[in-house]
Formats: sequence, structure tokens, C-alpha cells
Amino acid sequence: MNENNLTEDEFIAQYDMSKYPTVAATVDLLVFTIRDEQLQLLLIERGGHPEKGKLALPGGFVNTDESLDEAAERELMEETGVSASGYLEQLKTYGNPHRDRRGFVISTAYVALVPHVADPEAADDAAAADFYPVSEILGELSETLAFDHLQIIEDGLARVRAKLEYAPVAHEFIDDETFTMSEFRRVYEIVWGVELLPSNFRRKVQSVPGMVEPTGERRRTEADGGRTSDLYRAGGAEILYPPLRQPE
Amino acid sequence: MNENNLTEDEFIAQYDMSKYPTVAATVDLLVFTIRDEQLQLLLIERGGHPEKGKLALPGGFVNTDESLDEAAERELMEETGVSASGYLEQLKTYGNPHRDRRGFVISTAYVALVPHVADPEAADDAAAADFYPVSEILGELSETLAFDHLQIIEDGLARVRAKLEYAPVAHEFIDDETFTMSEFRRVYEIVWGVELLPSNFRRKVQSVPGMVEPTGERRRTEADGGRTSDLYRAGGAEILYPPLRQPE
DNA sequence: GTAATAGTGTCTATAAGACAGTATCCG
DNA sequence: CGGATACTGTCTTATAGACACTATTAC
Repeated sequence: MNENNLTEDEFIAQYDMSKYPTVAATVDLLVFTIRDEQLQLLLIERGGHPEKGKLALPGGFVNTDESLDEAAERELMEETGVSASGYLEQLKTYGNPHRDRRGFVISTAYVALVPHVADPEAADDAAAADFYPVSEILGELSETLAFDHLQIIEDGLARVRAKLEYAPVAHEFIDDETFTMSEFRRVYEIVWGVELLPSNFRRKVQSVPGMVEPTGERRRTEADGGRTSDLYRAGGAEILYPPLRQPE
Repeated sequence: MNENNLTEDEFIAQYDMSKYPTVAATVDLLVFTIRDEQLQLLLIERGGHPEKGKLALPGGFVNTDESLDEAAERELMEETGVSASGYLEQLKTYGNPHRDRRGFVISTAYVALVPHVADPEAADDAAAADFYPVSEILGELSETLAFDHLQIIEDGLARVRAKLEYAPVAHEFIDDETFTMSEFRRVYEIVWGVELLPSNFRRKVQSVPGMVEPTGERRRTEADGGRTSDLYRAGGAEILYPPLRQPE
């Protein structure tokens, strides 16, 4: 190597990156939402090869002028119309050379939590996009998932369940900026798949600094009877300490 | 698109992946160990451009016939002689297009926890490899780190500290297969940077199912006086429940 | 014996689970 | 009023922090 005789600028100018192996970089999105009292996930039906007809995570190639995070934000906007101002976090990168028959494709998965958005339109690649209950995806639909997306979904679900324990993200599922304690508790119950005692949940949430703050407003539900409930908004905490622990 | 008229095999045969943007895929290693009662991290001094002379994480390009995990295992073996039978886990992927002046390089960082291995030899690319205390890396050495590696190290340190809470990985730092409760506690104290009360630590560790199991053996330390201590080995737990919480 | 380290027991403070009781709201 | 939902209080259990005490070992 004679590179030591060059300045850095000279070195960069003569550098040929194509002599190193290159791969296609993609991002896949795990867009979780709550619909019909169930945790649901956005999937597309693949309109083209490979894995034609199977269900897959939405995603696409990373452009050379954008970061992975920016590519994920762009895809989220394209698929759902939701801006990434909410929760969008990198999950993991999947890089088995045989996961895609087209070649070496490494895919970085991102998890997004969104409120009840409009039904997604079919994207321009003629792939029908829809939300499916996670319980069905992991159950009867698990055989119809493309690539290694079942594994990615399992990893993402574990991340979401864990994230609710120590990060203030549950309100991302709620459409309104303010919410009742019951609505807030329902998010935890649906994501964790458990029932929680209302009074203990309230005590815990109110005791964690910065988790929620009372608005002073009240609201009645759509039900027949019942007391009007206090409204809260998300607090300023970045992490929840002590965490809300998922019952074992 | 007329791809819908093709079988999948025909489609794959005529598929030209080069029409999509490609990037160079690399893995970077965060090799943590404990030396001299300090948490230390393996860094190399870069022998070539770019970022010549700066400190960087060891790593390298991913070959086209190996997965990201396999590339990380290979690099770990090359740098330290340690097999990946211990703890080696993906941390995060860094994909800012401007992080490396040579072009679009996306790097997947892995965290490894290793016992006190031999001093690493300079690798074949003439880069001097050494362990440095993490406190120095984040302090006076932080200005001399290449690329975005300071950020990666901060993320990795947070992961290691959190991982000790809920995963049985502390024994990966210990040279021997068996260890005393004091040695085990020192790992937590060094990684977390706190002092822990011995009796409470012991009670907690012994109450978590599958965290450690007694060997029935005893051992005396090298010190002047002192009672011989019970020896333990790692238990079979995959996760620690309830977790050991880091003091706030 | 003393100094040093390992291990046990216990009191207290904090947090979590269970659930009874009170407060509103609708019709 | 009754039925329904929201909120409060309290008893009990589990866990964590602080620290005194006992047990071994080297010298």
C-alpha cells in the first residue's frame, strides 16, 4: 500500500469503493396501531416477484442521498400519510445473504406506533396495503408471510411490549392529544394482552414522574351512564422510572 | 411492468439488482472487557485514510457469502481470538450517507462481552489494537475518535448497562467458569459504576430463578485473611425475572 | 488474639396486588 | 331510583435498602 504517501483528499479522490462487495439497502416498516380493540400491523400483499401474493412488511430501497432514518420516515409517510413526529425507532437489521432471492439485500426494520389512521391506499407498486390483527398474523396468517418477515414481526412485537414498560409511548396509539385513564389503560391491556386493575394502574401511572399530567378538563364517554372522567396529556418524561412492569 | 407474465424463476433470472442503489456493508465491533477493575473497550488506531491516526472501532466489510452475524463473528475472532460462543449481539445500524467520506457505507455495530483475553496483535492492516478504559474514551479521548464512533460507543455502553439488568451476561466478563459472589458483584459495580451492598446483592441474585447455581466448591482469594467463599456457575435462565435494577 | 473477607438475619421503607367503598353520570 | 363508569382508600404481600451480626481464614 502506498496510500500513506497521499493526503486524505488525494486518497479519497482515487478511492474506488466498487472493489468492495456492495449490497442493496432497504428499510422495512412495522406500523403498529390499535383498531377494534386489537393490536394491528400494516402489511402489503406483494404484487410482483419474488414472493408474489404473499404478505410482507411495507418498505423499499434506501436512496443514496438519505440516511436510514430518513428512508424510514419517507416510507412511513408514503404508506400511511403519517409524519414521523410520533414514534419511529430502528429495530434491527436483517442481513442473511439468502433471505431474498434477488441478491444480497440487507433490510433495516423500523417500528412505528400510529393512531387510527385512514385505510391506506394501494401504493404505486400495486400492492394492496391493509392492517391485520397481530394475533392473526402470528397465527393462521403466519404461513403466508414473505421472506423472513415473520421473524421480524416477532422481534418487533417484543420490542413494542418492552418499550411500553420504560418509555412514554403508549399515547402514540391514541387519536386525541388528551385521553382518559381508561383509554390509556386499554392501550397497555391490548398491547400486553392482559387485564389490569384500574386503581392500581392509575396509582402507578400517576406516581411515575412526567408520565402524564392532568389537563384539568373532564369528558364523558359515549356510554349510557357513568361518571365523567379526568383528562390527561402525555408528560415530559423521556424514560419511565420506575418502569411499569408487565405482569409475568 | 410485464413481470406478471413471468414465473418467479424467470423473473429472478432477468433481474438486474444493479439498477437499485447499492452500498458498502460493514460491521463494527464493540468488544467490552474488564481489566484493572475498569470497563475497557477495544479500539484500533487507524493506519490509513480516511481518519488516519484516529481511534476507531475494529471492523470490516461484510463478504457476500456471509450474514451480518457471521461477519461479526469472523471479525471478533480475527481481532481477539475469542470465539463468539459467548455474548455477541447486534446493537444498531448506522447509515448516514455522510458518515464515511469514501461513499455510502452503512455499518452494523455489534456488542461483544469477553473475559480478560491476551493483548491483541496488530491486525494485518497495520492498525494497532488496544483496550482503553471506557471512562477515558468518553472523556479525554473522545475528540480523537473516528467517524461517528463516539455515538456508537455511547449507545453500546447504554446497551451493556441495561443488558445486565435483565439478561444473564455478567459472567461473560469472568475468566473462569466458576466465580465467587464477590467477583460476580464486582462486574455489576464496574459496569454500572456504583457500589452495591454485598448482602442485598447476594439475596437478589439467589432469588432470581436460574441466574446462578452453587457448585458446592469453595475457594480462597489471594488476600491475607478472609473466609473461603462459595463458588457459583451461571444458571440456565435466558432472561432474569424479576430483573436486577440499576440504582437510580 | 486481630484484621480481613464471606455469609446470615432482621428491621424498615417502598412498591405492587386485591378489593371495598365513594362519587358522578344517564335514563 | 338502578345501572354503569370513574375515582379513592386501605389492607396485605412482595421486594429492596440499610446494617448488625456470625463464620472462616491468614498471620
